[in-house]
Amino acid sequence: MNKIKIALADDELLFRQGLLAILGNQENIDILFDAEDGDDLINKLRSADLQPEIVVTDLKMPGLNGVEVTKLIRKEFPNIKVIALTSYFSKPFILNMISIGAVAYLAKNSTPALMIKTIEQVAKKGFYYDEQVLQYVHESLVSPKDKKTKCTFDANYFTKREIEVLELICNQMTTSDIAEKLFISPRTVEGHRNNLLLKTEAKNVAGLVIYALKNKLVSLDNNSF
Amino acid sequence: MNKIKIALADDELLFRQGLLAILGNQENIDILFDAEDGDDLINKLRSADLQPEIVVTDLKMPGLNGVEVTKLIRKEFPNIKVIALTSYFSKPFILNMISIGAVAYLAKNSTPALMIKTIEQVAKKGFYYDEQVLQYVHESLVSPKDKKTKCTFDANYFTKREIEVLELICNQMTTSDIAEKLFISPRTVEGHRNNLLLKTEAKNVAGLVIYALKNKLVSLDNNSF
DNA sequence: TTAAAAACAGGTGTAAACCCCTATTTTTTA
DNA sequence: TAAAAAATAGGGGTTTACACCTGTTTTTAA
Repeated sequence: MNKIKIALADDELLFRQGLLAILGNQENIDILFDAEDGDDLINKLRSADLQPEIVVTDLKMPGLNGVEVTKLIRKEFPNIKVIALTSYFSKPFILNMISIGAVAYLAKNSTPALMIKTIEQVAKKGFYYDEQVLQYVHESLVSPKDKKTKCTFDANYFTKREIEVLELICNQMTTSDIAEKLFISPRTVEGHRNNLLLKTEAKNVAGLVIYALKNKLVSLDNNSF
Repeated sequence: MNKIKIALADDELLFRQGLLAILGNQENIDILFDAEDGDDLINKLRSADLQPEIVVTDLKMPGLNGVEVTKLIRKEFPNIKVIALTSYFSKPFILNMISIGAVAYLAKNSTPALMIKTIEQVAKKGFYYDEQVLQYVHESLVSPKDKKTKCTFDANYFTKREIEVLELICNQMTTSDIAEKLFISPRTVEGHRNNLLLKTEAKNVAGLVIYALKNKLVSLDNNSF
């Protein structure tokens, strides 16, 4: 029997080692290598003789994060399947991850058994949606009334500029700070912020920050404190 | 040789299983039990025939978090040593944890070797400070000019009410929302918020939220999104 | 190459946040 | 049982955030 060849990326060493310990006992799984962040993973993929079939990657990582890693892998290594590993996720975030190429989601509070099952299913069928993700996918496909199918998919997600503004908000910048930094009018910044509030359904900046962190849209590492 | 008896608490099952896998191989460590959150841990401690010498606990957990767990253990089980496990932490937070009774800190990106060393040192000496923590402790003892020694220790930390207000801010509540909820005047809430801003050196609520999450003062699980 | 989406930006107004100050009462702790 | 710390709450003010409009220009993709 051919072993499933995988690679791991997570910035928390203890967690990574834990996964290695758990998966190392699996006779049908072969861990080719593990990486401490996105850059490390991409470098190892580029220089590896033997490519993994599956990459299990954390979403929140310093430097190149899971989202960017997934995009890059899809471009450079289209045969590699990406399983996203995370603690929290919201519907629009998952749908976006799927649209950029992740084939499965694993919550960090999953059982080792579910993790192994997910890896096996991805190796076998190319993807795996658990119940929650399936629910989200279903909801996104059923149009609320007579609207276009794709609506929920994109409309809930963010533009580049919105992400930029969100990051600056998370860096404690005010509207005018952000306007200066981005060389645009404060009114435009307000527009982006309002769109963020609408899309995230947050009530205020506190909600935006929570959303951003929960969905790993910005990293805590680069901030103050 | 007597094995070191420990207990683990972490809400992320995969992480917990990983630790079990790592520590399970250690011949000088005996894991009595593990818990999925603070309440679970306390319950198991109360009903256990054999008490652990050391508890390794995550700080961010739903329900009873690591800070509260540490306080409770110190009261009810003063012989049990607490090792705090976390991803990020700031100087005032560590100093506060030490003052409430934690005997060591472990970053989640530590090596398994460091984790084992920390456990062994705590079992042997009763505490273990790594370089970073030592640095913080040192700084807190050296007065900036001629000020009182204890200053940095307490003045940077938070009162119960401040933590309550911080949590509600993180739940997207406004000043008047919080005032209603706590049956106090909005001005009092403002006072607490101002103290939080001073102590954290945050610029606005965005900063407060970041600080709260980074230092695991509030849990993401109970929130919206 | 033409719609659609994104980015831009203005008006007007209210609510909330934030800043400076003071001061009393309650709780904790040395 | 004092002294310290925490919790309470007020006056008076500026700045920022947020809501609900409107519209144009630029970029992206079918």
